[in-house]
Amino acid sequence: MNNFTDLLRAHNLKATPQRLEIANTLYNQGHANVEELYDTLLKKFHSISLATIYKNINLMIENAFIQEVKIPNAKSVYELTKETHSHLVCKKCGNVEDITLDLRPVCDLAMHSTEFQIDKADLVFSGLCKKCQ
Amino acid sequence: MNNFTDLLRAHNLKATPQRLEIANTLYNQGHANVEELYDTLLKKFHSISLATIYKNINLMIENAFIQEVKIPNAKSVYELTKETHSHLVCKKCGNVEDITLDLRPVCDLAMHSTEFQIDKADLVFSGLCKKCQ
DNA sequence: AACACAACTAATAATCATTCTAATTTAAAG
DNA sequence: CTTTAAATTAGAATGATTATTAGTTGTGTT
Ligand SMILES: [Mn+2]
Ligand SMILES: [Mn+2]
Ligand SMILES: [Zn+2]
Ligand SMILES: [Zn+2]
Repeated sequence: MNNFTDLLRAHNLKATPQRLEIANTLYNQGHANVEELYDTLLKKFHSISLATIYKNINLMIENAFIQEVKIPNAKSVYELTKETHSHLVCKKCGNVEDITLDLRPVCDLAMHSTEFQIDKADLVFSGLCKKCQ
Repeated sequence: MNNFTDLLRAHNLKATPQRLEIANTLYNQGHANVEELYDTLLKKFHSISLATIYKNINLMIENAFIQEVKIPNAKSVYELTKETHSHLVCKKCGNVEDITLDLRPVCDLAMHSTEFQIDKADLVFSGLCKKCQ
């Protein structure tokens, strides 16, 4: 059980028990959607409000403590901010995995063939995980 | 003004005036979200229902006539199905552009470093378009 | 350790987004 | 031209997210 108090404060967020539990849940599960976060936090905070989940997710995103990952045909999941990486999603079981790839060559190619100045590349692979194929 | 009657039928969709207009709108604008489609169709069909937009979007996606593109910090946009491609989104003006890139090397790399069987790669670049930078 | 206060939480109301229902209309096959 | 399954519409219903408000708490300061 990690202690995220300092990390939260470093992002200008008060270290409330609810926020610490969101951080721990994302640390343990890697990625979770709104409903999963709510269900998990309900176990520890019997009377937590969904509004608290939403409010904290939004604030934590604003302060770059967490990030949203948009997934084809599924609800967004959230994760602790870490080094830039891409995602693999299993179409069957919904499992989400991280993968670190060097996308600079692709970004450079894209920048050379358009007039865009690119500063982010969100890449999501869809397919079947080992268990499901 | 393209005629999408046959293309709709090829996708097992009746060629209703509303659907033809959705097809034309996407053909002309490239990408549009639900609200933009509704506003555009309202000009031609004064009493069109939002339910018609949603119902058709869903059915057209099921039948692979159109596709959804999920975009960071914005509503999804929809586009006519065409050759696989990636997207560039301007953070400032929201403009969405297509870009065709060969992602096979990246996919192969991903498949070799995980146990996933990958069959799709959704890539969205974020940055500033020429006008906005 | 106690204080002060801005920030936070919980309840719930309000709003926004999407889907459902049922009556009417229509595309297209024969 | 008829027939009929499917589509459209209006509006109700549901689901998701945000806003409001009153009471509570984390944290810097004394
Ligand atoms: Mn991740
Ligand atoms: Mn496109
Ligand atoms: Zn799987
Ligand atoms: Zn722009």
